[in-house]
Amino acid sequence: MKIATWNVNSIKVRLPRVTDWLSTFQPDVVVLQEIKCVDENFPTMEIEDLGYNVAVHGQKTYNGVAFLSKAPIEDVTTGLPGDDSDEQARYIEAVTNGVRIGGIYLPNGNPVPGEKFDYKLAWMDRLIAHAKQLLEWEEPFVLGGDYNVCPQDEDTFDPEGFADDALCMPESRNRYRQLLNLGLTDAIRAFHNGPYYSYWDYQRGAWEKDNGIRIDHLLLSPQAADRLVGSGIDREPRGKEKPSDHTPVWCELRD
DNA sequence: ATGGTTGTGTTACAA
Repeated sequence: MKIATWNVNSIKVRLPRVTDWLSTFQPDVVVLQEIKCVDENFPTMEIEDLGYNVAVHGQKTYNGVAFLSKAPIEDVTTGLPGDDSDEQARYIEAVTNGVRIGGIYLPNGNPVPGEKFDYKLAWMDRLIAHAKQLLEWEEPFVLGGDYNVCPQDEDTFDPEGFADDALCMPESRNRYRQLLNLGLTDAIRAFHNGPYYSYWDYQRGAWEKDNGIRIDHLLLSPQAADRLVGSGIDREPRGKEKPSDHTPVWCELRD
């Protein structure tokens, strides 16, 4: 089964790009981020017409995540555990095809320092705690999404320029590393070394110059990693008309 | 060249 993550930066504007990509790439499961709409405005029927089931955790204007799967979607939960006062729509989790999949839109955290960076780090601490809980079941799971973290210097075209950015701060990288140290596998790094970007800024001709960063990740539990047979980043959608600034990241698990 | 772009939803804010 092919599992993908894609920050679409508004599903309303991006729907033609998303339907094109679902039709051609044929992923089995996709988690979407930054849908930027409330549940009732999500184009559920258009996506169901392509053979997908849909679960949505929306929000007006900002954030919002969605879960698409060709197989039935079971046990849907929304919101990351650990803070009932957090009202930002950044997490959706469900089971499909016997695999639990979490869709993540991790806070950006800029500017540093400040409340937004504190919120990012607290959110990452909650994610680490939740991953620990999931690991106790010793079952296959995937935590995929826009992590807003460049794990290492090789994950940005300009390490010096990003040194003080929330995406590259030691506190952010340390928490990403904590996730790996729990025993999770970065599906891209299991097959690909060196620069391999998933995001290019709309500004300054970043795409044309390949001035990208890698911030969209798929982290696999040991039981999922045992079934991992491939991964990649599909640059094609980023080069089309009216693209998202992110492009899909995917992995394939043996059935 | 202290710049530039996209999206939501109003003319600010987030990324």
